[in-house]
Amino acid sequence: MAHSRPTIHDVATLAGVSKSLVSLALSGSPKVSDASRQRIVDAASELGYRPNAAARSLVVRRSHTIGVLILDLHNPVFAEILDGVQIEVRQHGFSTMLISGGVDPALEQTEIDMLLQFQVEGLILIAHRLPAEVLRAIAAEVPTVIVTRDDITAPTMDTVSNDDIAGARMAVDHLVGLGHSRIVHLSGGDNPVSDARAEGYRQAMTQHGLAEQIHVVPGGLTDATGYAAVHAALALNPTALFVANDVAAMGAIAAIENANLRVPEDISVIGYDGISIGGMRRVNLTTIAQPLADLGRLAAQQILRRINDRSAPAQREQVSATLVIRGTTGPLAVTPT
Amino acid sequence: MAHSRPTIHDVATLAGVSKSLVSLALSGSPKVSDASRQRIVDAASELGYRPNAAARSLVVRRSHTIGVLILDLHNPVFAEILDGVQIEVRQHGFSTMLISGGVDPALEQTEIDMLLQFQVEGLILIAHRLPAEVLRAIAAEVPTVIVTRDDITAPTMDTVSNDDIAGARMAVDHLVGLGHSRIVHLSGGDNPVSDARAEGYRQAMTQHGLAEQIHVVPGGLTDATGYAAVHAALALNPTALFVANDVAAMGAIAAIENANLRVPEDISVIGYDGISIGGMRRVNLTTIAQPLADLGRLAAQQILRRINDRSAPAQREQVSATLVIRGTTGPLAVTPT
DNA sequence: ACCTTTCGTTGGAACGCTCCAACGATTATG
DNA sequence: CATAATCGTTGGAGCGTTCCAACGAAAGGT
Repeated sequence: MAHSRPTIHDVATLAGVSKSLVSLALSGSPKVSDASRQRIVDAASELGYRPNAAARSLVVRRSHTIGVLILDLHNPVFAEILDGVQIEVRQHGFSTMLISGGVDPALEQTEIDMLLQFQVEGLILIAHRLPAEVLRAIAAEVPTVIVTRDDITAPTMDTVSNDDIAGARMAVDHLVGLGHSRIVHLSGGDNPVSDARAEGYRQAMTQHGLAEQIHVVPGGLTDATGYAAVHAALALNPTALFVANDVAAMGAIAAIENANLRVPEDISVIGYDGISIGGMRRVNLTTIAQPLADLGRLAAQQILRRINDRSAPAQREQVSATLVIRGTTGPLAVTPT
Repeated sequence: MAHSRPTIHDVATLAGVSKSLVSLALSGSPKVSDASRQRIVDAASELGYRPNAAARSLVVRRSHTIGVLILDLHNPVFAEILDGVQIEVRQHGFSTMLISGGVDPALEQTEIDMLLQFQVEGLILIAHRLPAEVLRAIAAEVPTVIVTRDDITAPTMDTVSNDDIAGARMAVDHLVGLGHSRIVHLSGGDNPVSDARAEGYRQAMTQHGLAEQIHVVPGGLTDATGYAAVHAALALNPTALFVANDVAAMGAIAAIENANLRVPEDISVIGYDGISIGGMRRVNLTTIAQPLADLGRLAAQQILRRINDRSAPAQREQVSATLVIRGTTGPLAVTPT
């Protein structure tokens, strides 16, 4: 190995001072003479010296790094949440170490373990598939915040999520406001988030006196599952569809158009999430938009708070979603039925 | 601080052995008696012991971590490349530390610096905006591979990219095969990748005897720039558009439809990249697909190779793209002109 | 019986850094 | 002029590991 990295000792000898003084100077201590500081800085840059974070974190017992687990980088929702996280933690001198789960849920645990070995000071889990007891064990060991889910609780675990029930109700309100009553919900399958959205749908329908029109068609959170679920939905002869998330809504729209129906003239479609591609003019999807970057920012704030005070009471923050009206919903057409 | 993490020493005393033996046992050495091994394993799990990666990497001088810089997590292209990277490095016992550049190019350097402080053993840069001299300095210090660009070279720097010129030619060939001749290119702006794609367009047009039909309209790589560039393109009265990437192509299609033209009946559109949302049925975009996961896998292989042999000759790998025909291109309509 | 080998185990050095107590030199205070 | 305070600087301890040389005990060979 021809070149091993220069150490603090190398720059000390080059500058003709002790390693202690180099450490002092490089951390910006005021008690270093200007002459020495200059020599040290020069020596450091001449050698291309870069402090070894492992060695430092060993002694200061802080890594200034927080670990982020993202369920699936492909779903744009998560990338946008991550943005918010990064901006916020960076401002406080922290870095992020990011891992993405992938297909195998078991990998999630392995990867989290790796993060912990790296002495991350906190963990942000953006969606996850961990059993409650594992999650609680992790939260007991290191500050943890869960984003988008709030079904599992622990004394030292914070959550940031959006109020899915309220959001779903907004979606229904919007459709009802356009004159629709035969509103079918394409669910996102069996998970806490989708359950809440379905529940909001039911509540709003009931409130509008449309209880007997409630129809939940089982589906999923992907393009393909949205596409596939449309067949069953159309059998119910709806004028509007509330789909569990944006990606599935895009699949649903394609299926509707394949069936020679027009969106929104024949059927209105509203999604959920507010992913940025929904705003692309080619897609132009009406949706319930979560403030994704805010979600990330809040998560970061919570983790920083808990790093400073590990025994702070558990905080469960909710952000509210907003209706974004684009081109896939429209007034009920007066059709002869 | 009520609880500091248990160290190897804690498990040693609990198991009644020396810390050395704990280290041996936990690394699976065969020279530990079964009795001791069992006591050690029990003690470790009772304490919830987790080795400190910082301390370990200090002494073994290896972090088993490779750093990945992603230009922009929002562009799905990069997430898909990353997938390939993760799968491959994981198989070899490495982890990834991921950072995403964000808006400010200066941040890129800061973040890379942070990665280096963490002693990553290699760096994979998935698109980047670093000046050549900075890049060369980095590559001299740590094994580096550049993905998607291959315009900058250095003796110890590998590249993995797709042959953009060949891909662009395929796009033109496809359109010509459908009968088109008035084919306009919406460029992706001033960057090496876009330049190559424009060059491929010119070459193919010339080869098909359509040199006088060559028209490159300046654009960008985003939805909005694709949308905006269509106006100038339509003035040239084309029957087909080759757009620099998929995202911009989606913007372009929206603009075309807004102008009351149909895709593909009036104008065919082909993109470049093969992002997965292009395959969503709502979008259904014909494109030149890069094997994105392969790109990532190859990058990982190169970095692992160079970690094992830092002085290996620079390798410049190219993968070939494939034409994916979907619904946005079609045969030239026989219209009265 | 002795010497050698093998086995399981151990203390200590080292990795690169920060931080503390303590240093000598200079300057201020009585 | 002696003492005290201040300043810039330094050696050394310690962070949690791994790894090496070396240990005593048991087993093998002669």
